[in-house]
Formats: sequence, structure tokens, C-alpha cells
Amino acid sequence: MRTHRGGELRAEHAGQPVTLVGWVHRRRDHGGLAFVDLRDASGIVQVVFHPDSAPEAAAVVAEVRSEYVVRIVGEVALRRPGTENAEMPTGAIEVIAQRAEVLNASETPPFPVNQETSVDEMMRLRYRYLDLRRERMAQNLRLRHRIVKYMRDYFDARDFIEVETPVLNLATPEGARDYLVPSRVHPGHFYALPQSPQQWKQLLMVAGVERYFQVVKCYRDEDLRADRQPEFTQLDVEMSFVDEDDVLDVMEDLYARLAGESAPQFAIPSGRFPRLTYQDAMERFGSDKPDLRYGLEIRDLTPLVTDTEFVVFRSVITEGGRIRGFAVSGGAETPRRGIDALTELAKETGAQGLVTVAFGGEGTLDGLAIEDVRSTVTRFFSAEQFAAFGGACEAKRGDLLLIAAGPDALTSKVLDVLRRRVAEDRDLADPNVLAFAFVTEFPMFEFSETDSKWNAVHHLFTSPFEEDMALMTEDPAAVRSRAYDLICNGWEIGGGSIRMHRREALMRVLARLGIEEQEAIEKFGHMLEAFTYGAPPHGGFACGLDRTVALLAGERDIREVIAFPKTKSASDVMTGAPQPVRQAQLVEAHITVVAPPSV
RNA sequence: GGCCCCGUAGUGUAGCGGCCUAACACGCCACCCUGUCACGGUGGAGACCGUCGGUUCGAAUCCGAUCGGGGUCGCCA
Repeated sequence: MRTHRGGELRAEHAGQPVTLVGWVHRRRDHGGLAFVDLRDASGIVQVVFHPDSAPEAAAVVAEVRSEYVVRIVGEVALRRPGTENAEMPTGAIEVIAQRAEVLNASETPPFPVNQETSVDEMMRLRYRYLDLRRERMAQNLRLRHRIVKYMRDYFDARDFIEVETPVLNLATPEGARDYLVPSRVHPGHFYALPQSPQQWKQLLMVAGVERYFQVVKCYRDEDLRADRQPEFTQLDVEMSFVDEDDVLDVMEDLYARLAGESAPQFAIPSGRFPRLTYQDAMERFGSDKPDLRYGLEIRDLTPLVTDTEFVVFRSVITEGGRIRGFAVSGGAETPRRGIDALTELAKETGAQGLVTVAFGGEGTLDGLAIEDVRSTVTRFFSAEQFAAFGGACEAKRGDLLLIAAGPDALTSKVLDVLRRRVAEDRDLADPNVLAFAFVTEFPMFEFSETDSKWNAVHHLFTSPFEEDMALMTEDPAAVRSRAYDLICNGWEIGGGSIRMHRREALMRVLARLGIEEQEAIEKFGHMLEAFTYGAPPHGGFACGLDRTVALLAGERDIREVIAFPKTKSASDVMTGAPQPVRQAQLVEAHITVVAPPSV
């Protein structure tokens, strides 16, 4: 049908006869002479139609509109001097059309395909096949392909094998809400779609695979976000006979190489990915996935205010809380409106209020006078005390301190939100940098107020630190797990853990989670049994592929790197899914709909 | 589930109680134009302002509900 791909034609093709196919990207009709920018998957090339030498072709072009599919027979020629287009890869040449044929007409597209204007999200999803024709999405799809291919090649070269695991699974009591699939053969019984192939990959370790990976779809029926879709893709990896360092080394090596290979425009701070403990991350950044492209590190000011008159601080300290804050370099100039906005944000996040301290002037805080301090709490502290606050936060004159008081969980949350807002307002995050890091030693359990019981922070096969096992009964919150996350620029890219591979350990953890032996055997009997047949020590990780691609594509929203994503309400506006099904289908599946959508 | 934002020609926006029988840009249609590349020029068609209800002499503009989209908290082992 074609001899060349238009976007690949260059000066060395000049003089060659070619046959091209593609879409009419743009048509410029000069009322005689006409140009068509012809687009195919390889790019765009200019085709020229001369009415004198090729009148039939020119007549065809007069009828052609945007997105028509055409076939052009012609000859490649160097462009006339002065008409070359340096912006286009094919800009040195053009194709002189001899014959033209419309392979298919096109309706006027509902939004421009040939330019990157912003278009309503729903409109793009409804006509996704047109959206994917556009430059940005076409590039994202190709980047995604290259990333997946890189991953597969990477693991293949290191003796990992990709093993497919079932999509129809046993529902588990822990974790996210399952998507359920009814069984026709077993009335009233249901499968669950995998939230991740967690158990399967551990069973593969018991099976002696030793090195497994899989690029796999996972499903979670939870509320969505810019970085969460109901179905998403994971890079899932598991290895036998490893400890934390072995696994982290693989993740680090993979991501460093992958980023360098597929997104070389990003700078990665040199050296190894920093490793910080969960405790450290929360203390310094208030978050378990801090954006390390900027500082704004949180400091503890509690020791500086132990005997304060300020009631808010005093009562917080009495109740076991702390006073924490960070310095915003050059923030003293922040107008009243800006301070109010930050205070409001702090309150929305749960804080009682926000203490701000602005240091006037320039230079160090030496000899700071109270007149140089602009603060919500000026009357409670001396100039020396303010200088001490500033000193603790490594501030200088011209800086602004943001200080929150309360239990650590609250101040962390508030200061994390403030850090991110300040960084965004002040453009502190360099968009050309990938700040990868590992966060390790996550807590094993966390108390759920809603369920009033202890839940697993990571997942229930995660191994606790041996030396913390003793705390399991009296102080579950203090038990550290051998879990780790890979983070980058404020995103959680992936995570994993060293697993429990002995039955007794698993039983103890299940008991702590309030899962009775009977239920444990019912739900996890296969795992417990497998572990009695020589299960090797093992661990692994899973990374969000969609987030990885979005990160390397410079996109904020994973929908931009998924061919056919769903909306926030988990529906597909193109096909209309989900929809009610015919009664006969329900009968076959033994399903009675109790609360039908009100008509 | 809570809170917040958005919903005006095909697309993106403006208008935010009467000057709106709704404006601008792109797109679309027609005509003109033989070197453009976001081609140019002239003219034209096209929305009753998501839906329903209310307030008002009068609503795109105010209020309520509802639907849809998005953000955020909860949630996401």
C-alpha cells in the first residue's frame, strides 16, 4: 500500500518515487498551488500539489479535509531554497504529488487533532481514539511501550522469568475493596480480581522459581485520584534468598538505568538513591513520600519553648505533643493574604492554627531585635527566643517560619501539606530533576479507629524485624516491618518487603490483626501449608507502571499515559461501561440486584 | 461518604440580575488567492447558556435540587 513512512523521509530520498498513506494533518490551499501536511505514525511530511502538472491530484486535494485518510503517489524533492522548515524533521524535503486518492473521508473532529490545545477531559475520553492521534498522547503511548520493553529486557537479562498469574482469585479480607466476579458454576460464589499477585508470587518462590517478574493488571475498587485508576498496571517482582539490600539494589539499578535510557532529559542527583527510614522521613518532612527536590526541612522547636507562657504551646507539650516548624527562605515578604491562605490550609488539614514568624532585614539573626520580628505570637516570646527558633530552622533574616503544634501525627500532616504548598507557590521543585529515594522500616501495624483494631500497614505477609517481634503484644505500633518504598518527586513509585516465610511467624501476625485461627486457615490455608514445605526466604517489590511512565513523561496524571482510562467515577465514557445487564445474564450468574439504580 | 471547583456555539473562553434576540478566538461552510507550513483575504452559518424547580417585574447571571466532570480528605494491605 505504501513504499515509505512519510515522517522518515529525508534529503537523501530526494528524487525517489514514493507512495505514502496517512491522515491529512493540515491543508493549505492557495487557490491553485496547495499543500497537505500528511501525518502517519512516523511523523509529518509536506506534500505539494501543482494544479498544472497534476490537475487530477489537485482536484482530489480540493475535496480533502482534516483527518481524511489519503494515499499519495509522488516524488521526493528537495525544497526550494528559502522554503525549508527547520522546525520539522522532514523540513528539508517535500513530496511532489502526482496522484492522490481518498481512502476514507472524516467528519470534522470534535476537537482539534492537529494541535495541542486543552480540551475537556470528558471530551477527550469520549473520543479517545482521536485524542490518541494527537502528538502528546501518541508520544506517551510510545514511551510507555519503550519503558515496558526496557523492563522486560532488563529482567530477562538477569535470569528473571515472567510468569502469568490468575485473574480470577479468592477474595481476601484484608486490603482494598475487591472487584467481584460471580461464578456461574458455583451459585452464590464469587471470584475477586487481583489487587496484586502478592500470594501467587510468593507461591512461585516456594515453587523454586527464585526470580520472578510480571507486568500485570491489578484492580482495586476504591475512590480514584489523579494517580489512581480502578485498574492499573504493576511491575511485580519477587526474589528468593535475598535481604533488603539485594532488592533495593535491583530497584535502584533498574530505575536509574530506565530513567537514563528512556527520559535522558531528566537530571538524577548523582550517586546512590538516598535511603531514609520512615521515622526519619516523618521527622524531617512529615511525609513517607517527601519530594526531595527541595529542602524546607522540619525541625523540632519543643526544647526551646518548654517554659513558655503561650498557652497553646504549653498545653500541647503537656499532652505529649511537640512544636515543629520549618523555614521558608525569603518568605518574610509573603503578603498578609498569603499568610492567611497558609493558615487556612493548616486549619483545613486539622491544625488549630498556624504560628508564623517573619524576620525582617538581611543577614544573620545575630542581634535580632523584636522590631525585626513580625509574628502572630510576638508578645509571648523575646527576640532571643525568636532568634533561637530561627536558628533551629537554619533561618536568616528575610525568612519566614511556619510552626505547628500538636501530636506528631497532626503536625506531620499539617507541615507536609504546607511544605508542598510553599514549594508549589515558590516553584521550588525543579521539573527537570528526578529525586529518587528509598523509605525503609515502615511500621508493621497501624491502629484503625474505624475498625478499632490493628491493621497491616503494608500487607500481611511482610516480615517484622526479628528484634521487634517481642513488642507485638504490648506495643504493636513500635514494631517495624522490613518494608520499603521507592519514592520520587513526592510520588510513591513502588514498594515491597522481605516476606515471612515461616508458618509460625505468619500465624502470630494474623493473630495480632485479629484474624482467628479458623479464619486464617480458611483464607490463607494454602499459604500456611505452602510455607511448611521448605519455603525459601524471599522478598520483592511492585512498582506502579502508570506512575513510572507518567513521571518519565512529565505528566501529573496517570490518565495521560493510559490508552483507555476511566473517569473518577470508574466509568468509561466511550463505551458507557458499566451498564445494567440483561436479566438472563443475571439469572445465569445467580445474581439478584437488591438496590437497582433508581430510575 | 464529607468539603471545594467547574458545566455558555464543534472546541477553548468572555459575560456573573435588565445594555445578551449572548461576545471573542480557533474550527466549520462559501468565494478569492500558484510557495505555504498556526498561509492570507472577504462573507456566512452555528449556542437560548447541563437538567429540573424556585426567587424576581425581569436570570446565562441569585437560591435549591439533580446529573456529569475534576480536585481534596476519608479510603487506597
